[in-house]
Amino acid sequence: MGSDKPYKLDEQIGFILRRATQRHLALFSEAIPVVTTTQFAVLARLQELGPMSQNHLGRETAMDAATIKGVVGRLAKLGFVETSHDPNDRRRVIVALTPAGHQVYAQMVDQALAVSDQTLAPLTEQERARLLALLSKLV
Amino acid sequence: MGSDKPYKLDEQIGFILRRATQRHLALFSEAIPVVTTTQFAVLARLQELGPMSQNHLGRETAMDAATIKGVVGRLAKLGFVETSHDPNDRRRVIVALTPAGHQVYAQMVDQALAVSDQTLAPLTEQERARLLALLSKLV
DNA sequence: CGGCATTTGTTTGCATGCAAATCAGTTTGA
DNA sequence: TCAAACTGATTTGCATGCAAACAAATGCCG
Repeated sequence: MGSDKPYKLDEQIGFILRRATQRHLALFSEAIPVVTTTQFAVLARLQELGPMSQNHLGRETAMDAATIKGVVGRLAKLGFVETSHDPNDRRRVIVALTPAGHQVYAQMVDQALAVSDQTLAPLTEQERARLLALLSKLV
Repeated sequence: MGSDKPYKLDEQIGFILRRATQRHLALFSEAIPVVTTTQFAVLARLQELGPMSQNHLGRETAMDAATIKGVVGRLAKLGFVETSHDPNDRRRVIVALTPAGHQVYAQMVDQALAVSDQTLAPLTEQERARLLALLSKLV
């Protein structure tokens, strides 16, 4: 028959994750209006790892092929990345930061760190480390 | 100049939250294909609190007015909720579960709890409680 | 070598999710 | 009371995010 535990929405991990994400996104877009969190993730990965194929970039930033295409397209329209064809593999689209992309990343990275800090502001230093460790285990 | 801390995408709370959410959504949609997590949240709140206005329902489920309208519309098309006008306030749209909505909620609630469990599967009982407590503080 | 599986990328369709503008109805306060 | 402020709802526009179907190019294996 019925379950022994009641279902309390406010205690479900999915609901809490969604609300925490909402809060983080709001803080980010307020601090860094020029790009979104996902767009910034792309800039960060390209900065870190250098140019790579579009699908590879998607895997590095946890976006599927359809999603990364849209993100790259919008970043290209903003002038922050540019795409070229891989001469060794005609399927591949190579995505690279433009000088403007490098610059905006460099200008924004401190603010991005500040947003991460703001998001975790209700927690002590120890709690932050614990939360990140626990959350990381879920993936 | 520059920041003292390097920016590591994999350690940013926003990126980790996004990936954890992705994992949870994948588990949910596999276990419960008929409705999405947000749609299920709406069913749960209506079950818990009874009929209420559309915007109120949005606040109860952490969705803004534009989003809750779409979710309610899709649930109505599925036959799980129905809307009516509040005779005391002609602006309001009252949203209520249909018998089919009650039924699908009752049938799925155990599975929804199982999905929450699956999402937290990598953690011990103590770690789960800690994670939920820490995450809840962020909101 | 040649066919088949794999990989890369694109497109379509659907479902959130938020900002901003707008309209209708209700409440409040001078 | 009546205008202003507020609330509820809708619409538009933009940005993820995923599934599925497809085409093109590459890799592998018999």
